[in-house]
Amino acid sequence: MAAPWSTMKFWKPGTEGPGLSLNEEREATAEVGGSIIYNPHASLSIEKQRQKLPVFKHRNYILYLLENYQTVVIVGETGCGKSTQIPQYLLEAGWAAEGKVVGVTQPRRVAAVSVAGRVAEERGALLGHEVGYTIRFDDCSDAHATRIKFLTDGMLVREMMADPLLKKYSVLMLDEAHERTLYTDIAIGLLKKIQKKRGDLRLIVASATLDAEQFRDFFNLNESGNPSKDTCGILTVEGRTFPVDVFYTMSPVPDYVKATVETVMKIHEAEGDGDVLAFLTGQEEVERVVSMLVEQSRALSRSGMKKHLRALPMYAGLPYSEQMKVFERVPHTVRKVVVATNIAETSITINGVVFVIDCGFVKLRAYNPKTAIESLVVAPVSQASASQRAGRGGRNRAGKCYRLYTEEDFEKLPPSTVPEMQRTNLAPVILQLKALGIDNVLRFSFLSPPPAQSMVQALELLLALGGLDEHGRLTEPLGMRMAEFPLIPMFAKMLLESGSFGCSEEIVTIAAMMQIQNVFVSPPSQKKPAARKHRKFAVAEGDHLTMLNVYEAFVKNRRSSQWCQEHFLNYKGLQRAAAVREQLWRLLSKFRVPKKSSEGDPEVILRCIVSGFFANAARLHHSGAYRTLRDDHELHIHPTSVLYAEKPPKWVVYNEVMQTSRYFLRDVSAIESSWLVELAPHFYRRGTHSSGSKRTKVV
DNA sequence: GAGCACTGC
Repeated sequence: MAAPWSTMKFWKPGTEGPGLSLNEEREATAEVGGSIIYNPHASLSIEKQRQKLPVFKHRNYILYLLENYQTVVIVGETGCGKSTQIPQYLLEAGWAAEGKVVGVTQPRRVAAVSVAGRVAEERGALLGHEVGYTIRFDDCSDAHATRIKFLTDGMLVREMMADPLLKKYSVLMLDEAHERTLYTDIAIGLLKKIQKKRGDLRLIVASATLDAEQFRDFFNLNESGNPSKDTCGILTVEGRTFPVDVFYTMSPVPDYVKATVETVMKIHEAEGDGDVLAFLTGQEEVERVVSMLVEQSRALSRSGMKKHLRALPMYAGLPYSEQMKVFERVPHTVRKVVVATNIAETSITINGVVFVIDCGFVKLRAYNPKTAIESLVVAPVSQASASQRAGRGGRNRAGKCYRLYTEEDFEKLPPSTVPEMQRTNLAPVILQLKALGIDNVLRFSFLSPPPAQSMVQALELLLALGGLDEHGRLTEPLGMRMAEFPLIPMFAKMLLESGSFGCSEEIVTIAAMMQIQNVFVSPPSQKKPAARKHRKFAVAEGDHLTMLNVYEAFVKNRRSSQWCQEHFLNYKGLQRAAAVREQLWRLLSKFRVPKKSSEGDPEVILRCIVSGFFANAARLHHSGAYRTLRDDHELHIHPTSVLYAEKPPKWVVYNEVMQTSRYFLRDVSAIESSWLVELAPHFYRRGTHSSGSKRTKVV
C-alpha cells in the first residue's frame, strides 16, 4: 500500500483531551486491588508532589468559587490532579467539619477504589477511615469517621433512597461527568432538585471543555439576567500530558480491518520503540486483526526482522487470564500491539502505548422508542471519543495517532456521543425516579431529555407489571419493592412473585446468573472442546434452566476455579453471580418472600419467569422464525442460546431482543401459551386476530 | 442455520 498518511495536525497537549485525571493511570485492572502501603517518612515528598500538580495553583480560587457559587464546573484536563486533590482541599478548608462528608462520584468501580486508595495514601491514612469508598458489594467506609468518600454514581442514587436530601454531604463532586453515563445523568437531575431545598449543598461538576457550558447553564438558578447573581461558575485547569501527533488518511479507507493491519506493520517497520493500541468495534474484528497480525509477524521473523510483534486481543468477553496479558511487560526486542474494543477508551489504561490506531467507528447500544427494541449498531465515533482514543497514546511520552479516515470526515463527526439517557429503555430509570418521589417524570429536569415515546413505553411496561397504577403512581408495596432491586423491573417482578410460585431458591439463582455476561467462554483455538463441555449443561427448556444448572454445578464443585477452567466457564462471572445472588436474597428476606424450592419441577420455574417477562413473548411462525406477540416483529433465536441447537419450541419468553444483523432473542425459554393468559390476563386474552383492543394482546 | 460495545445498582 502506498503511504496513505499526511500529517494534518499537531495535537497540542491538554487542548483536546477530555477531562481524565491522575486516577486513570491507576485504573488498569492489573494495578487495582492491592493493599495500601503507607510510608510514614514519605509525607514530605508526598506534600511536594501534591504541590507540583497543575490543580494546586488553583487551590484558593477553587475554594473561593465554592464559597460564592452553589455549583462549580471544573474543566480538568488529563493529569491535572483534580480527582485526588480537590477533595483534600475541601477537607483542609473545613468542608468536612461537624460530621459532614465530601463525596466524590466515579462512573466505574475500579476508579472509585483506586482514587480512594491514592488519597488515603497521600494522607497517610488507612483506607476506610478518614478516606473511604462505597461500591456495590464492597463498602470500605465508616459511618462516623469517613470524611472523604468515593462512590460510584449508581451508589449515590441508591443512597438517595435512604436519605433523599443527602444530608450528610456538604459537597459532592461528580467526576467524569462528561461521560454522561445513565447514573451520572440521573444524579445530576436529582441534585439540581436537592439544591433548591438545600442551599448549603455545594456541587463540583468535573467535565471536559466541550460540555462545561451546558452544565453551567443547567445548574445556574439565576434567572435575573444579572451575572453577579449566577449560582454556577466555571474554572479550567490545564493538564499534564504529552503531545500526540494526529495523522489522517488522504482518502477514505474501504476496509478498516485491513487498514489496521497495514498501519500496524508500517509502524513496526518504520518507527522506534513503543507499543501500539488499535481500536475496533467488536470481538470478531479484534480476533480477525490479531490473527492477521500473527501471520504477518511470522513472515517478518522468517525474513530476518529482529524486532518481533506480539498481537494481543482485548475485549470484555475475553477470559480474565487472557485480558491480563495486555498488562504484561514485554522485552525490548518485542513490540506489543493491543487490539481492543472501546474497553480501552475509558475502562482500562495500558501503559507504554505510544501509537494509537483509530478505525473511526464504535459499537453502541441504541433504543428504538417505537418498537421498544434495543440494538447494537456500528456508528461513527464522536470527535470527543476520537480525542479520548488519541490521548491514550500520550500518557508516558509523546505519541502518534493514526486515524483511518480523512480529516474532512473527522470534521463531519458529531462533537460528542449521544448520552445514554437518550438511547436506553427507560423503565428502570422511571421506576427509580418514582421511588425517589419524582411524581411527574415528564417534567423532571433532565440534562438531556429522553424521547417522550421512550417515557411512554416505560410507563406502559411499569403499569403492566403492576409497579405503577392507572394514575402513574408508584404502587405499595409492589412498585416500591421493585425499585429497591438493582435489576430491570421484569426481573424484580419475577423475584417478588417467586415465593408464591414456590421456587424462590431457583429464581434467585436464575436472576443472578442472567446478570452475568459470557458465562460460557469459548477461546477461538478451543471452540469445539468448549462447545462439548457447554452442551452438558444445556436443557431443552431453554437458557434460564441451563443457567440454573451451571450455577448449581458450580456450587456442587465447591466453586472451584479449576473446575470452571476445565468446563470453559467464566470463573469471575460465576463469583459475581454468587455475590449478586446473596444481595438479591437479602432483599427477598427483607420483603418476607418465603424460601422455597421447586424440587426439580421445571414448570413452576418457567411459570414464574412468565409472571415477570410476559410482555416478552414470541410464537414460532411457519417460516421458521419467531414473531413477537406485542407487534408481530420477526425474530430469531440468538446463536448463543441453547435453544439454537434444539427443536424450536412453539412459544417462548425472552429477556431481551438485540438487533445486530437481524433481530435476535437472547436468554430464551420455552413456555405454554396458556400461561400467558393465565398469568397476565390484563395483558393477554384468548381470542382471534381480527378482534382486539388496544391494551390487551390476543394469544 | 451462524454471532454478543461498555458500564452500573
